[in-house]
Amino acid sequence: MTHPKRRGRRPAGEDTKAALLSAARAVFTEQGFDGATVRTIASRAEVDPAMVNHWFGGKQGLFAAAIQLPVDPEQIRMTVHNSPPEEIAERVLRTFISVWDDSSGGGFAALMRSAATQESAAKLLREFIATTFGTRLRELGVDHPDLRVTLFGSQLSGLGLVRYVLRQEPLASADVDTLVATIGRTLQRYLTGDLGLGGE
Amino acid sequence: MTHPKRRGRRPAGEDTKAALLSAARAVFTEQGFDGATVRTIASRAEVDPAMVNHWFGGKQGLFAAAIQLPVDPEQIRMTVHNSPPEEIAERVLRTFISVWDDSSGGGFAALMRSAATQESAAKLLREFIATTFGTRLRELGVDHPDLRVTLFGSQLSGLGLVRYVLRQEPLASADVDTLVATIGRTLQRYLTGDLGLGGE
DNA sequence: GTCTATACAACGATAGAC
DNA sequence: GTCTATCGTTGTATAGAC
Repeated sequence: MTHPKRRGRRPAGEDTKAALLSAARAVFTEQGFDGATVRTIASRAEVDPAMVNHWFGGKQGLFAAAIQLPVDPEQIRMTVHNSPPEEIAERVLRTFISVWDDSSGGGFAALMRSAATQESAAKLLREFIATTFGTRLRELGVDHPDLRVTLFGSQLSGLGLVRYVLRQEPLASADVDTLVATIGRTLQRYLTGDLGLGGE
Repeated sequence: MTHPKRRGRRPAGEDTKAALLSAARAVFTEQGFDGATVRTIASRAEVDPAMVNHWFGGKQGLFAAAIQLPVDPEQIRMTVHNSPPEEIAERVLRTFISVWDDSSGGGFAALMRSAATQESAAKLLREFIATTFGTRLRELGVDHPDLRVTLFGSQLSGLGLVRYVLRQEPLASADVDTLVATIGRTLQRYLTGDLGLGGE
């Protein structure tokens, strides 16, 4: 018995890379950036820990390659694009909540844990929000589109924060309709409503 | 001059504890929980690293003892208590923004970095929001006071997140009046306005 | 009780052998 | 391309000096 894990040596690099990426996504999601260890990821991928450095330049690089949004970007983009202006907020909110609730907020909490520390995660989040919603708002021709996008992002991420990270009741267990009535209305105002800025 | 660094041994335990607490606050604020090291904190306090274990039971315990809100709780409590109901949101928002902006958001970002990972930080934040605003709302006799509090918290923390952690423009550089007009109005609705829940 | 000194296992990372 | 050996650093535990 030479090796209970692997016999000789591994054939190709693509397998190793893919296995590491997949394991990294799982472990980073469960433990966050600092909580995850290179050794854990490598062992789950059945690969030598040194491969992380070899293929991704280190833990940081592996994280940047593995990090992904806690929603399907294309699904959101389609929802945003195909909804009549006055329904965008409600539809997007329902989509986010159903996805986040399904994973017990694990995906969102993981991204949040990392966004606070890792610039790569913060950048991903910034750019997703800016492009997805910014494009649609410019199409609609509303005033202050960029400000609206960030206001929208602030309320949406704040909801995720209180509901999935802080887990503060009763918002943590509120049903979707309650959230749509309260927060959905806010989001819709940020997108297409009167901001109260006087000008324009 | 008896001790520029430290000659023989330290006089009392209270000095050591206080020095560690003070150094811990600084280092945790700058680096977050995971970024800070026990050795760095101890060296800044001019104390042996083992004292962290002796006095606080470990890094975790030191953090729990050192963590504090990124605002003066008493100042907020007074603002909340002395404002007429329809002005609470604006006044509180102005207070938070001025304090956070003064420290370049360092205090908020630090708490956020830790709140995502450390249960003790999350708890601190939860309880501060719940007691400070919950008490006042019950006084005012509005419906769904607890839900209102968490809605309020979600928008306020979301603002902090986008403005100080993600640093997304134009919200990151928006002036106070813009924030009051846009987000202040949301906060006020969450506190005393119509939530749109139908009942009552 | 208060503190110093030292030891330890686990971490991220690297150099170089195969 | 892959892996072993090893480095410096981390959090923590322990022994013992005063």
